[in-house]
Parts: sequence; structure tokens; C-alpha cells
Amino acid sequence: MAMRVILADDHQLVRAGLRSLLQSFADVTVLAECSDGRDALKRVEAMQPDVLLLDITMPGLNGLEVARRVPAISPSTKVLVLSMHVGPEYVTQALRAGVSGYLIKDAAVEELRLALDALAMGKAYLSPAISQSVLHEFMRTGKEDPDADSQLQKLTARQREILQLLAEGHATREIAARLSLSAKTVESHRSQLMDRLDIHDVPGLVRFAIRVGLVSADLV
Amino acid sequence: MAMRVILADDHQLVRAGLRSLLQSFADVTVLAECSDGRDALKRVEAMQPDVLLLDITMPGLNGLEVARRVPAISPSTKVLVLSMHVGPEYVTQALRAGVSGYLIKDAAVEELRLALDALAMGKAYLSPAISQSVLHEFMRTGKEDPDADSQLQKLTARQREILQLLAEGHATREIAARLSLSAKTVESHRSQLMDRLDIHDVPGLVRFAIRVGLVSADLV
DNA sequence: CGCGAACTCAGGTTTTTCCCTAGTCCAAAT
DNA sequence: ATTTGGACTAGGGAAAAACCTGAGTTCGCG
Repeated sequence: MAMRVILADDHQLVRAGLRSLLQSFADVTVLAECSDGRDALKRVEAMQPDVLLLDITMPGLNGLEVARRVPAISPSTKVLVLSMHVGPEYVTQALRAGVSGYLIKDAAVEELRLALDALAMGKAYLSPAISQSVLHEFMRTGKEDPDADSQLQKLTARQREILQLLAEGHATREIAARLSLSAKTVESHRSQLMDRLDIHDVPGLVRFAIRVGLVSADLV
Repeated sequence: MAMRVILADDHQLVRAGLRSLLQSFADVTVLAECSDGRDALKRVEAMQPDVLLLDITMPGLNGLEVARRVPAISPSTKVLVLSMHVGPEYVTQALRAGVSGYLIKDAAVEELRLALDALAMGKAYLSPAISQSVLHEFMRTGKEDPDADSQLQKLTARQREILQLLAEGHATREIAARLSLSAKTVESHRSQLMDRLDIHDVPGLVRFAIRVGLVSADLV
């Protein structure tokens, strides 16, 4: 009973490693590799594999979204999520997306073997590493990133102020009004801080602001 | 850092075996053995152990009930359930009872070691054998998390896709190009998903996408 | 078969952003 | 004392994006 597997991960090296690893298992056949979610869905639909080994963080169409769609296009395919994230925000979503397993990327090879065996028997496999998240669905991970924090220090006080207001969702005009400045000045600050951070789009700024703790992702 | 453990199981031979096993771990001290739930609670209250290794099926007061009462009488004690049952009826009850781990009796010795290590680090441990049950429960109670996941489910697949690309910082045109759509179509999707989420600025969308795990704040 | 929802797109208007330039102020370097 | 440079301010004009309105297609469902 050869297990037919499709591999989806946006990092080439990771894919290659996994492929090699999987092919060392006598009962596993790697049908295809994909580097993005859209491609993965296409191939799953075409090949109807037994297992889709799926990374969560992929550009364009992420793994969670892929997992949600798989049952519709290939009902017999079991999704085994391969993630570097152990946090509840990923774990709970993935489990609800109907996956059959959740493996952590730094798990031992034996765990991959265990997971595949479980899937082959129609059972599920959850990595022990995510036990914590499973138990506490609602847990906050307010961890800081000291590396990105130094980036923040490259900005002037004024720029940080503008950045925060921007990330909070205030329009340029509102910011100008609040700070008693011309809208043009605010634009200017924004442009300059973008240059410094080498981030040239608003979403990037927002992600940065969240990463360094300037704003929180969960404010209403 | 010796780990102080109390053992509760109604079978004498099982207790003896576990005691011997636990004592083979240098960092574990077995404080007491109990053969029923009532006795277990008394000893836990008196000794405030680090870990209560607890069988579920016990006469008088079963393990689930014991687990529920432990936090009140010894808040620092972590409950590690030791059960022969992998079915959802036991698993879900135990997890709701606030245990820190769930081991099945035919697990390997290494698993016990893993579980104890996890507890020592303040983390949880769930035996892979119960993954199936955990997953079932997750899907059954999929009506939870109204502030995040259900919001996301209000969007169509296409809208989620657009939202993700948007939050990743791609310009409208890029998104259109990648999806082989007109820029106008992308605008239309964006506008509609904004209405559905009742979020009317890009930073807000990005924060939302991060909150629900569509994108990660720390991607380059 | 109609109906609604999802998906698609265009034209025209308004708003925002982007790029370039430029002035003032102040502190540090020369 | 003069110059240099960073921070802060701001305008004009071009470019892009967003907004509004309207509309065609498809697809599943009652």
C-alpha cells in the first residue's frame, strides 16, 4: 500500500529535504512538489493524493486556506500540516480547517513516521509540541522582538509617532489634524520613515509596528 | 530540581511498576501512592506535589473528578492523566478538567519522560494517541472564537485570498496580475470584504489578517 | 427555471499617495 | 563664526489608488 504524497512548502531547500526523507520510506511515493498554495490545490485536484504535506506560511494562498479547500476537491486526501508555529493562533485554525495532522518543523524524523502511520490507519496525529496551544485555545503570546526593536530606534520620535498613528488606522489627514501639522508634513514623515525602514507599503509598516509592539494586532 | 510526584491508580501492580519506573528517573521523587480518588485529594492537599499522576478509572471518586478539584486545593500541582482510554468521551472531559497532560497507558517509557519534561517546563503534554479525539472535539465545537475565526469565515474564499495578498503588502495591480484579474475586480473584492468585516482602512485589515493568522507579523 | 451569491469588470470622480523641491531651526563639526 | 547636516516643516504636480455606480456571467439551490 504505497502512500501517495504531495509536498507543499515555499522553501525549496525544505522541499528537497523532505522529499529525500520521504523517499527513504519504502511505502511513500512523492507525487509532486509545490511552492505555493494555488499550485498545491491544482495538483491535489489532479492527482488525488493520499496525503498533502502542507506548510502553513506560503505566499499568496496560505496553507490554512489550502487546507480548507482540499476536502472539496479531493475528499480522500488527508492534510498533514507542517508548521514552524506552535502558537494557538495557527494551531486552532488549522485544526478547525479539517486537517488530519499537525507536525512541527523541528520534530524528529520518527515523528514524521508516526504521523504518516497514523494517517495510513485513518487516524490523526498531533505533535506533542502543540499540546500547550491545544489546551489553551485563548492564550496571548505578547512576545517581543529585540532585533526589530533596534530598527525602531532608527526612527526619530516624530516618525515613530506618525508610524503608530498610521498603523492604528488613522488617515493622513487625521494624523495631521491631531498633531496640528499639514497633511503634507505627515506625508513627508511617512515617506522618510519608509525609506529608513526600507518598507515601502502600508501593510508592511503595519506588520512592522505590530512586530515591535508599537501597536497591537487586536485593538478594536 | 527534584520533581515531587504523587501516584494515583487503583491497581497495585500498576502503581508498583510506575513507582519503580519513576524512581529510575534521577530527578523524580515519588512522595506517595494512592489507590482511590479521595485519598489522592487528601495527600495532594497535604503534600502539594509538583505532579499528580492520575488514573481515570478509580473506585469512589474517579480521576476526572479528582482533576477538577486539584486546582482548588493545590494550585501549583500539575495533573498528568494516565488513562487506557483514547476515546473522545474521556479525553474531552479530562482536558476540560484542566489537566496539564494526558498519557495513555500503553505509551512508551519515553513518552512518560517527555511528558514529565514538558510539565517541568510548565508546558502541557498530550499523547499523540489521543490526537484523533482532540481533533474531533475541535471540529465539533467549531462555533467558538467568534472574534476571529468566525469573522474570517464570513468572507468568501476569494475574499480571503485577496485579503491575504493585501496584508502581505502587494499592490492592487500586483494582486490582479498574480490572479489574472482586472485591477477593478480586485478593488471590488477589497471593497466588499471591507464591508463584510466592517473595517474601512488598510491598516485595520492588516491587523485583522494578523489576528486571525492569515498572515504573520514577522515575515520579510 | 428563476434567484441569489459570488465573481468579474468598466467609467468617472474623488482622494490619497508619490516624487521633487525647499524653507527653517538647531546642534555639532570645522 | 561659518558650514554642514539632520530633523521638521510644507507645497506643487503627477500618479495611483480608492470610491461609486452599474452591470454581465456563472453556478448552485429551491
